[in-house]
Amino acid sequence: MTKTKDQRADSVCPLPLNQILGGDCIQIMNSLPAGSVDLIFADPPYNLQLKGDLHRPDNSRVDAVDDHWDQFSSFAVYDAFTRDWLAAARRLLKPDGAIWVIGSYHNIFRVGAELQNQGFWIMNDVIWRKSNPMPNFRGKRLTNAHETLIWAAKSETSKYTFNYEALKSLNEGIQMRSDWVLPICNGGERLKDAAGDKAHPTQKPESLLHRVIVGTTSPGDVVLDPFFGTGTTGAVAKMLGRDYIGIEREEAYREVAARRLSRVRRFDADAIATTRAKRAEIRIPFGQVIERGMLRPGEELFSLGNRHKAKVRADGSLIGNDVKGSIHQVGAALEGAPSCNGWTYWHFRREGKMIPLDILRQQIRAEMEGDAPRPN
Amino acid sequence: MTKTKDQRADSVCPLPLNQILGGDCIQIMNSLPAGSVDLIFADPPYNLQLKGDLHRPDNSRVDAVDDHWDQFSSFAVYDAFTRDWLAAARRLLKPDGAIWVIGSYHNIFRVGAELQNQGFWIMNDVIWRKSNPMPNFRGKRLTNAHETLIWAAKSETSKYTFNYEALKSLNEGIQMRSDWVLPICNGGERLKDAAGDKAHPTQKPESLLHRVIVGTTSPGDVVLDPFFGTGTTGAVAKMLGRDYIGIEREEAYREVAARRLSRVRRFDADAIATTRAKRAEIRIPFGQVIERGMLRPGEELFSLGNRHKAKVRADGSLIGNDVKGSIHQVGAALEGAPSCNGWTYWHFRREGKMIPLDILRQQIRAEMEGDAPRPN
DNA sequence: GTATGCCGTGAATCAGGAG
DNA sequence: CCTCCTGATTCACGGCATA
Repeated sequence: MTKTKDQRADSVCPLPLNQILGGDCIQIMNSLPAGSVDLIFADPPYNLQLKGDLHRPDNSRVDAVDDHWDQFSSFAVYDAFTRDWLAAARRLLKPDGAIWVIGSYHNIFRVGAELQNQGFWIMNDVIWRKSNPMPNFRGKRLTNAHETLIWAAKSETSKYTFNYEALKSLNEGIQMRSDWVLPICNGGERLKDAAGDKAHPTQKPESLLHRVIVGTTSPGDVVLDPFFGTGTTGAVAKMLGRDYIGIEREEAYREVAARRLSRVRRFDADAIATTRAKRAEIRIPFGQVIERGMLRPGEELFSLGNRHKAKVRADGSLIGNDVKGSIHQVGAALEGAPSCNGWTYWHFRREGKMIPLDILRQQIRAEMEGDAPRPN
Repeated sequence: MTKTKDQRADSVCPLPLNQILGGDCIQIMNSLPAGSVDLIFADPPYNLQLKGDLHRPDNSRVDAVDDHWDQFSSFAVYDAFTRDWLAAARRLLKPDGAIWVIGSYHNIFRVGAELQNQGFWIMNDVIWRKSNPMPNFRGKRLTNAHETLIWAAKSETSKYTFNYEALKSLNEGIQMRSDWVLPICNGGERLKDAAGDKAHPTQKPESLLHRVIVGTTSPGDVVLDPFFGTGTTGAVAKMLGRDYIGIEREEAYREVAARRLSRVRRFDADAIATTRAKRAEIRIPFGQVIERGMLRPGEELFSLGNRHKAKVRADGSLIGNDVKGSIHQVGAALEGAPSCNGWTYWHFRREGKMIPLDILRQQIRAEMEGDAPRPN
């Protein structure tokens, strides 16, 4: 499903939209037309430098990231690799394009410095605070409970895309901060291979990509991921009506990603459009319900008493009877009331039963109890 | 109050403990004896565009940054500055010493990369998540709601100090994570100048230093801060019974810090003492249990879960199911595990009840403490 | 069905002393 | 430097079996 609007006359060859390309990402990026991509999301090897085995206190062995693609012989080799793939990525970006890179303390400082050296302009560093990280089993360090993302425009003068209101709406009316609390990818979202083991050691959660793509792209944009893995970037891009290009060296990952993408459905246009939303007071943002996939964009909500309906949108706002806004605003408008607690007012349908949103909020609160109330 | 234990015979000059030194931190650090400091906490200038007072190695002043070439050249100057002060800091550290550096996305990637280049070994990067950050007024970026700290040992082989139990206790019994939620410094803690304005633009909260110093130093350690500012590092070090050395170029800040430190009182020893890790306790060989007659040769031991049995021998070894060896080796062999703590694994029977061996070890330890109490 | 509990597992630079 | 040996150490969540 290649889109004609992206096949510009000045392109050497058309962009291979919504495809997964096999091979070395530097070579492939250099073969694509310059200045043709809106956003790059990159999850490069972290260069973990693990030594021996690690066992949990119950003597079970930790299944570590020991794959060959994460092995580098020195910082110099890793730096050269970083320099090359970032230069290729920068060439591909449109002048107003931007890049996201995710990493840990093993590699992120080297990536960040090289981004600056090449003239990228850092907008924010963003902390993914994991609600359920793996503990430090030996008690020798702090629990490594976060990863770092860098969001950078192609240059200081780029007119980068930033959907301030959409992110604010996802955060229920409060400005989105630079620290994002999201669970790691497990459960049904975690892809398995034929043997039932994890298909990829470092699959990222869709909620993370949801926030990145909603916040820094527009519908129809081209999003490229040079380290595609199991295709989370492509899956979320497709759901949100963006075009993707995936590059992945390992055939096994490409196959998993292709199967995954064939099952992904685009949300409808109403759900994808982002809007303005105003301030709300409640602590748990309704947007998290969307990002975590507890409700899908486009799903219908029903009012208390079943007199009204509304549709969920990708940025965590509702649209119902020509009224747009937060779950509280739309509820209040439809009831002609000065205010409304959307959490108890709105219900969703599961197996024929109507369930109030507040159930979902309670679930999120239970998950987050490890974070917020503690004097951490 | 200079402590004699730190005045080693091989020192060129004694350490100026609990003083604030005026001048350039690189020169001053290079004048102090090498290998004499336990911990360095550094809050370097974040970004040369804002400071404008950075100089090239030849002492020429760096002009304002407005194009890509100057931007790159200013990064080079900042990198040279970082290289120099980190090298001076590294020379000062004891072999088992460590460093903390705090920064933002403007500078932290360059600092982190240089730390790795110089052979420091990163233990964790830590996110200070501000519970009350300044909003992004223009709505052009995410609210910059965090700062990044890097905790690194002097080298990969350093036996760094990490008070795991103390931090776990601070966190209500759950191991401390790498993301710390702490409010910014304001209210009564925020120091004011004579005009009533804030005395320093980036005063750090004492809560942050409290966690750093409790977690990665011992009482009596020497903590050096080469960018002392208003002396938060010194104030918390003094409260917690550590010695400090402050270096600060600006006289106005030195005066504020000196006044502040004169008012700080040390907590009493009981308050400063923290939970000791089990591995810091003296080692008791299992043979002592036999020698003291607490168990008799030939007595039977039972595994956790009662699935296995073994018999005690006169030399303090066990024999069970044709396996001979220490309490740990036999336990590991019977469980098919890579390792096993025999003290908690094996139980003996008294009056029908199963009692773990560890009870006997605790008795021996209690008796020995009357003889040779260990300093905490 | 519901409540309870056990088991598995996640990007991890995860030991230290004696001989 | 090496080897050997002791023995300390985990949080959140999903899935499944049991009661």
